[in-house]
Amino acid sequence: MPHNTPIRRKITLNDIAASCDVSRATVSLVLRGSPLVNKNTRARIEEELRRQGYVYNRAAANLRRRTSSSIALVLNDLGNPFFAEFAAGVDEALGKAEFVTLLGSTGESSTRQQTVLGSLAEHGPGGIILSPAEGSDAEEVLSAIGAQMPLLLFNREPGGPRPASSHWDLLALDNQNGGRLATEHLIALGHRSIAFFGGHADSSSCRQRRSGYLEAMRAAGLDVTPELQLECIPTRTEAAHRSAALFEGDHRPTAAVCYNDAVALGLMLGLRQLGRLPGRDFAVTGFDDIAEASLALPSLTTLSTDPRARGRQAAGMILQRMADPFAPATHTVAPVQLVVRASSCPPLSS
Amino acid sequence: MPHNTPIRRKITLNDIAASCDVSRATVSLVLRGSPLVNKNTRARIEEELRRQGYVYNRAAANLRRRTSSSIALVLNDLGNPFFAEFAAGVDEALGKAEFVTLLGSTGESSTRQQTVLGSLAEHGPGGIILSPAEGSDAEEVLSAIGAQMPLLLFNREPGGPRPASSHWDLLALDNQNGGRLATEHLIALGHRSIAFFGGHADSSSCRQRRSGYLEAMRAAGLDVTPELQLECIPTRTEAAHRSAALFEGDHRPTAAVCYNDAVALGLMLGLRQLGRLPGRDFAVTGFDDIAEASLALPSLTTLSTDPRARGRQAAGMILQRMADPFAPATHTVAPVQLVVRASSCPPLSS
DNA sequence: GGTTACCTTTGGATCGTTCCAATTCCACCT
DNA sequence: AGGTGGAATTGGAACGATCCAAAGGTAACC
Repeated sequence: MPHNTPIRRKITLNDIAASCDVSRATVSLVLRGSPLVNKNTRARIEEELRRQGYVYNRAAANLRRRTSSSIALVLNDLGNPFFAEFAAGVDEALGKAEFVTLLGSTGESSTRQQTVLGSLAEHGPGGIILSPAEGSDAEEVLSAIGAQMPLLLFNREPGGPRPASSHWDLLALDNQNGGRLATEHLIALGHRSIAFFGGHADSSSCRQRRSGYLEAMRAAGLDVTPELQLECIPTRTEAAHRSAALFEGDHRPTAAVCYNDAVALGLMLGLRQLGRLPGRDFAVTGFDDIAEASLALPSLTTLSTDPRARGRQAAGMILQRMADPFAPATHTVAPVQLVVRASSCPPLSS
Repeated sequence: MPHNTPIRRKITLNDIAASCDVSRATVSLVLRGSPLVNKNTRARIEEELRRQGYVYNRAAANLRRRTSSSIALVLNDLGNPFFAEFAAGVDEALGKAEFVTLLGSTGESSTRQQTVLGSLAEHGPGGIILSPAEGSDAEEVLSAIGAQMPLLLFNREPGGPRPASSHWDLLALDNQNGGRLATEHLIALGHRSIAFFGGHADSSSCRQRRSGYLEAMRAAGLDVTPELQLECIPTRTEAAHRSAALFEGDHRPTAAVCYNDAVALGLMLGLRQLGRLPGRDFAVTGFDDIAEASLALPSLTTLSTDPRARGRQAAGMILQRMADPFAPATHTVAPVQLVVRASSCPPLSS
């Protein structure tokens, strides 16, 4: 062999036991801090563990104990800062509970999601936190991981017929309330013609946000023609391009509730190109409170979902489920908070 | 118990073997696609595997084979989009190679880093990709994971004395070349008085970028007084505040190479407040090519580091190292690419 | 019929840990 | 001397897979 570094086999309990003239079992007890072992023996063994640089093999322990010390986290889009923050929150809370995060990213592909779920399941996580890819099917998901696996869905539910036998927990955002809060805020400022801008009608989160918007508008006795509701792909550039369409009907909105921050920022860009100054000539609200929202000019009024806290919450929920696999399924809706900034101005005329 | 779902034990090789009247070994061969098993037997067993919903236990297999199918990824800041993209790239490439990602986030705390590394090491990853927390010490890192563990450092090296025995691989960005490219670009446009703006002198990436700037300036025979080099905390708001300082000396720069995109965007904001139009009256370049860079007005000339590609590259490197633990250590510098956009204009006078 | 060869299949040991029942040791009591 | 009890330790069988040497079955050949 072309090297002089000795290949050191991994140190195991047996090695330590042999060096200390005790049995494996005793060393194992020391590792787990059992009160049964004699003080002197413990000290002797602990010293030896340190000396030899022993690393605990949790996989072997888990095999024997039929336990798990990991939880899988499968996200539809890690590149999205919202989910990245969520992941950070999950990992933070799981780490505190002595669990390790198995990461999987699906890139919104439901076939890739199947592969990833299958591969992660083989590593025997204690549970799975899944933010389903668009167009993924409930039956498929369950068949990939087995019906016994504790499962927490985040953000959206998979499509397809809901399997009768299954139960999963759900952590969703209070999209409807968010849409309502933003709309009520604009109404309180004096706006009367308010648009709902951006998002896909077939996305459940968009439907929910819009439904909150409609609720608030109706409650205030305001008009909501279809012309005031414009769909667009939720990216900044698309939103910028579609901005002009807002002013084509004869409703001349003075404000818009946007599907999310990306759309809102795009709209602000588009407004400038149309010669309007967001935050002065036209009020805009977003959804998500991404880092950019507070830094944009004008700063963006939006709904904060605190993704990191949601991550911690999700971790808590899956641990709960693992502790009691037969408790009734939970369906938690996380509150969202209106953050008022500069982009939501009163209408010019008033 | 308050439920009627039967508690199903997990299905193992033994269960399948018993149902099919064959031995464990045969079923194992089927699972691994061995050509040794008879076609009919294989079909029978595969049917049974499906019927019972068998899930492979990779941990048990890894224990027996003394292999690993996971790699740990420890990041100093998952919330940062740059690292989130990097993580997505790592996971993508590892997934293709049939590995699973063990995630750990340290939040820039070196003590938390120690805990996380220790905990991950117990799960027996085949290697570790680490973007060290600020102020972390090389000795400590190695003692947490053992000197045998394949280790790839990303983005920066830990401080402290470099342990003699150790070897790790390194994947860094070509900061110096990036600084040089941006500066040369501005020089080619006709600028003569160019500032270097933003960043901390004690950050290695800042030093490297600035050193590229100095190199290009000297090569062109241009003056680089200390007044042209302004430090500031690399956030947008700080950069905006410090903008005025650029014009206090008597060098009257017509362009600035910024430490990163955040600084560059802040500077553009500051310039406007000073009555200068970035991209017309003053040229600006950034570093990182974050999503906003192309959407800003004017769009930002910057250096693209393609974090997702870096992630794939890191995954490739650690797999390489695992395949040949005794190959000499690699020290790879990833290229950065100049993306010319609207913010880098020629000087007004020319 | 016996030898050879090949294709399949198999039992048992093994990976590094934990569990459990059993054992050893020793002091103390009657 | 024998019995009791508690503290400390231990051997061996698990956990669910893989490896390996060996064995069973069948067909072909001399």
